[in-house]
Amino acid sequence: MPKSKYEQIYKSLKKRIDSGEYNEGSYLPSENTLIQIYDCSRNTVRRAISHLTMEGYVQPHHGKGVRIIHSSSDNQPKYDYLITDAEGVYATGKRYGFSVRNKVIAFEELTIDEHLAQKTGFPKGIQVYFIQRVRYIDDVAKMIDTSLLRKDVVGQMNEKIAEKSLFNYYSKNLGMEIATIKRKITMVEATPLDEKYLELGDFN
Amino acid sequence: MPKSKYEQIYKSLKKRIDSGEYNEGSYLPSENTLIQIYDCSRNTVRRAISHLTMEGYVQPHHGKGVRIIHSSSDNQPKYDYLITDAEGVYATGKRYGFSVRNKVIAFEELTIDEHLAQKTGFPKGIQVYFIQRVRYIDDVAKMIDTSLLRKDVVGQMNEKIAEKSLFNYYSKNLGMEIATIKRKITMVEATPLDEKYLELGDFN
DNA sequence: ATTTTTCTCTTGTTTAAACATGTTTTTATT
DNA sequence: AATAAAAACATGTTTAAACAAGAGAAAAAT
Repeated sequence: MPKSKYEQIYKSLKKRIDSGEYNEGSYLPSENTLIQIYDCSRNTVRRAISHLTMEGYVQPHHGKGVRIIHSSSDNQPKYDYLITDAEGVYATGKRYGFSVRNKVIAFEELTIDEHLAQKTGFPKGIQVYFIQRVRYIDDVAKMIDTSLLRKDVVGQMNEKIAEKSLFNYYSKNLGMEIATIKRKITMVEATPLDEKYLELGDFN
Repeated sequence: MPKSKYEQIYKSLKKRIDSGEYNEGSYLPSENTLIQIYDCSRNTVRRAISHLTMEGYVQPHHGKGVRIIHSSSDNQPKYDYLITDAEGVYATGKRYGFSVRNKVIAFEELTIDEHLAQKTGFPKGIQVYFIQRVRYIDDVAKMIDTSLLRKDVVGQMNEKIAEKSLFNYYSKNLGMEIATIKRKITMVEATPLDEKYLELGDFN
């Protein structure tokens, strides 16, 4: 059914990652190996890998290999891991004439435990930045934005940076590394922590 | 400063688009022309174009050319045009254990007038699908989702399709055409139309 | 004049080769 | 043994060439 060869390879690799044949955290077979496996040219392999990279399945590391950063336990599409960060809302606000700003209410480093691994799809044991920001629209808190950022990927950052758009930081300082950000917007059911910051009125 | 040649070309083209030297709606110079302009190989040109495509700046049309779908008047980043559709919320809901569903409250075809061109960045005169969906979370309407979809790009669609995830439709039926969707989430300041459908409680 | 065919221009896919550069292992040197 | 150089292997960039396929214009046939 897939017309092109690179698409076949792309889907094959994706399947192997989803099924757990290729474990998260490990590296894909090298390009030369994949060339032999799929009997094709290097360009074609690289094109397939490029697609996986764009979707946040893998992360190339120059000189080392292509790391798998996708949890097989997570069957959901990966599109909410892509670049859907605050910048979008900023831009939206500017166009529509209301103000948007973020306030960092939590900035911690923590280690993924069993529970978080289940919820986020991150592998247990790795360290992440836990960032929660309140999003104010016209000076009223409207949602809480929770982000988990792999420390091994994003490197150093601090609270001041998080205050501004996360996206700006990543695009400028880390290039294409953005795709490895897994994030989630908890826009309903304020948790106990949330309630302190959200002015939900009779909404909740 | 840009290290690689394809990145230089990418930025050069982007600049020309942003500045209005290349008008939206028109086509980029053909690959062969760009090869001469930038004195490079076809692959390098295509790589630069590929980047622009990913970011929603242009849209390749097989056999015809690469169309510019970026309004020069719009200086905001293009990331909110990418794949940030309902599917993300669906997935979020599944993971967090609350239900999400959409209801289509408006499905019309309309032509972009001056006012809409200003707000959306679409060129005046083109036809678009105007779709509004209420997003219910745990059976309570929480936000209205407004999408404008270029008719010339997305082709045919109907109300039933919109009822489900827009994303599913596009990914299955239109492949990578998704990048041309410009959308906006009006999450605040319910308009008169919105008020009929949103149960905002004392929120509004 | 209308239809059909052909040609040309466009983007899409694939292969091959060369060189650059980052990473690790092995080897040689001290 | 510790250090430095070299080799091997990884991905990154660029070029060249060939063929496929969509779109439209020009030419040929009816």
